[in-house]
Amino acid sequence: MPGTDGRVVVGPLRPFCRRELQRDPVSAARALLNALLSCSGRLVRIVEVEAYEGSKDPASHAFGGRTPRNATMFAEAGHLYVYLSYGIHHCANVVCGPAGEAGAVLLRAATPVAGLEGADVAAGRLGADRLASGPGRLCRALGITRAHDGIDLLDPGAAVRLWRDDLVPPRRALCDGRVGLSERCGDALYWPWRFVVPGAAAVSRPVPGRRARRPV
DNA sequence: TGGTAGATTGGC
DNA sequence: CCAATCTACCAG
Repeated sequence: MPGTDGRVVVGPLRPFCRRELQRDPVSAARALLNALLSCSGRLVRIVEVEAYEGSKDPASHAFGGRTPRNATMFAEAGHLYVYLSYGIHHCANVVCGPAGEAGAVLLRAATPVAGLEGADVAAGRLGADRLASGPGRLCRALGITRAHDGIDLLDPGAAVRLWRDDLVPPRRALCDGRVGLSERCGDALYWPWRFVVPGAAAVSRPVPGRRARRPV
């Protein structure tokens, strides 16, 4: 399937394996690199993610227990958790981890593959490769909103779906501290839980002081 | 019941 | 550097 800018899908799309997501958030995060996400007839390839654990991760929305907003983080792995950031931007997560434990992988950046050429995608002054760069822009590019919160990404009938093709996760992902956390997260600021496909354009800049940037 | 900070982004 | 704008959480 050719993209608007020369990028392509490698081999047939098949649904992402739920089992890959039922492991701990860090393993699930690594597994999601180079996976594909579709919504509204658009398709992107995930190139930057962050892992969030439930109860022991001060940066997690689920750290303080279940609330109306974070309820989906407690759902079965493979569901979509969408929250509103700063009252404006939607951010998409893939729920992960063993049943009964809250966990999620924040999708921070993706590469356009197909369907992003429409005028409705705010192509205005952002280059095509930046359309889905950043968690807020990723959702805007795909048309994901809180209305999609709680859907099963592995359900063949779902509006948002998660796919795998023949491009597997990188053997060595770039890895460093998570972006955007408040200082009160303490130690967790430096946990190397952000993962990036090496060489991917338009991913978040590492936070100064948290920039390990070493393949792990 | 009001104040504030936040897994962000774009504009001045 | 700051505003936009909604939710969760905490102080009083």
